[in-house]
Amino acid sequence: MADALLSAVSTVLNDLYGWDGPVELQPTRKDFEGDSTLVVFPFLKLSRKSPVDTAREIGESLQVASDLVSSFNAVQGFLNIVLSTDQIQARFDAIRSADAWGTTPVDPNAPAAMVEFSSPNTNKPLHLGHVRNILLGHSVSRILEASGRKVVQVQIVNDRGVHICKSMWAWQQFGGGITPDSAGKKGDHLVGDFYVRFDQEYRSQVRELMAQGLDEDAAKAQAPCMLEVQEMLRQWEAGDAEVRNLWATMNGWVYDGFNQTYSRLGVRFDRNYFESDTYVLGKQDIEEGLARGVFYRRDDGSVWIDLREDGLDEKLVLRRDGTSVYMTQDIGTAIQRFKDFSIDRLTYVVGNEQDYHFKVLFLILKKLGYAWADQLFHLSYGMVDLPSGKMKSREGTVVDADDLLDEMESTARALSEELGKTEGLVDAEKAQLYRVLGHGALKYFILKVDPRKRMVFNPEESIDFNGHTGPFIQYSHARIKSILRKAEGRSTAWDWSEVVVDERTKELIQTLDRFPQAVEQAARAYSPAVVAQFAYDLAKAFNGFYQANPILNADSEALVAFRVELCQTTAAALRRALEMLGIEAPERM
RNA sequence: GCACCCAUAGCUCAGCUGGAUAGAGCAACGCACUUCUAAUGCGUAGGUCGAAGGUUCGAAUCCUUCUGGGUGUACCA
Repeated sequence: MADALLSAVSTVLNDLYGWDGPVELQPTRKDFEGDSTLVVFPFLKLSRKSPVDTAREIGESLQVASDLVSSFNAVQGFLNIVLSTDQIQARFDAIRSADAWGTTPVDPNAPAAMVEFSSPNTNKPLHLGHVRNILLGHSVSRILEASGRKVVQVQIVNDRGVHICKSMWAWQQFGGGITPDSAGKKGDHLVGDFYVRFDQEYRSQVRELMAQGLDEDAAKAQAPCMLEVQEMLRQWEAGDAEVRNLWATMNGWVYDGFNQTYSRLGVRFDRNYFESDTYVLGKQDIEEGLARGVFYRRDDGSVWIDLREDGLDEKLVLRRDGTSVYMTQDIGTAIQRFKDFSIDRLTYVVGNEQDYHFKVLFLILKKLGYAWADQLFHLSYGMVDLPSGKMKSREGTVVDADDLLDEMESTARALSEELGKTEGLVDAEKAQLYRVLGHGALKYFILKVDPRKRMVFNPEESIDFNGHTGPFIQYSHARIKSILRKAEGRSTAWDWSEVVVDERTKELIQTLDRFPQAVEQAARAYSPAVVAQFAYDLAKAFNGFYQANPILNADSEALVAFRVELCQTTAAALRRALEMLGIEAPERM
């Protein structure tokens, strides 16, 4: 891209001042004339001239030395370079002849990048928090692919423990043999209902015990339903057939429900890891680390690592009875994954309440000597809050993922009908359109925000479909497609000599030109927000172009052909960028 | 207590490794559809970038302190 210009500038700086340090160019600000800007302050000491004179001196040499530069202007310490039209033309030639502009073909022989996301518990349905997680994980995976990486998507399912036993217990007590089929309900919701039912029962038992004179802690510890659940967990661990059966059945219901939601969101996993399998992992690794002095054993038999020199604390990795903790499991699972797959990096999409955990985990793996430890990344994201505060499942203030998707779809329908956009579509096409638009709005709404920031979601105010939104970009795409349909059969021949490149056209080409850098930056930072911003910029640049230039009614057939090709290239780029966000681009809307 | 994260327009957010007069969208007001889809475009208005110091030719960006909000600091996961 501007590499040619960059090297020309470097050469000039070297000739003039003997400068051999790094040189950076930035896009010229809108209010100034020019395409690319060099900040000259760093060279003042060498030039021994004023900022303006230095800028002029560099500009003049540059103009002589390179035919990329048509003119320049110097404002204070800024040298604004105007690229020659040849250069703009060369850029568009490169863009249109590329196979899939913006993306790098995946190298099938290189190691893959693994992305872990979603990772739900099996006692309740997915909610808005999971939605942010899932969208981030899916989008980061698509972005890594677009940057040339093979990607392995995994989730770790938290399928064992006291939480699922609570649902199981309540189902036994109150379920009367009900199943998702007989209830006509998604399995994850059904199981979630029993989880809530357990909690009600538990609280009422605690209240009763307290009425009998027990204090709160004692009441909580002695509530019969809790004791039974704990017994159930012991039976599970002992491999009791009946308990295991019920556990497998109810988890199966939940997976069916999850899979429906995943497929609605367009998400899949290459491998599911189950905690009921992975919780035994890690102990061996701890033993080995112990032998090598990475860990130490205390008098009581528990095993620890001392991370105080690294600014962290001491951390337990094996209990005194030799059983493992969360950290143990995560150490073992990470190591296992690098054995299971040919990968060289692993990204965890997990909420920021686990920042410390992952800091410790990565450090331990590094101390254990794994080279890939440097390629572990915690994509830490903030909570999604409601205006009323945190979502609490027990208080029923969670925004359910399926409900949310339903609502987005019906909002999309209301809007489409109001705008009269549904004429000539059959019902199936309409439903598909509402789905694509509703989901597009939701996905963009979530992904455009820096993951680190906590975000507020107000269910009362529906998510926007105008402005800086998914549907805005989808609309730009659909409008182009409409033009392209009408352009069918027209001549596609054009030559640069027959074409005018006005400001808007130039801006559109320059925006397209940024696509690969945007993808690269997004991949480097694991940040869908970068791609989201780019897609918006591109749609905006197109709309400006569209507004200023007639396409099918342009002055000459050659100009029509050129603009149609520019449209085509833009639509393809928009589609690809949206794809990286997990958003579909409709042909019409 | 200690550690980490966040704070930019009324609201929701951009601002990459320090660069020019801090940008979008929503909401408000005004303009533009007999012309390729107005879910659009153009304009007006809106800012002590939480506060105070510091480094620098130059700071929303880097450093220090403080304030406010969040999270973590379990032989839970």
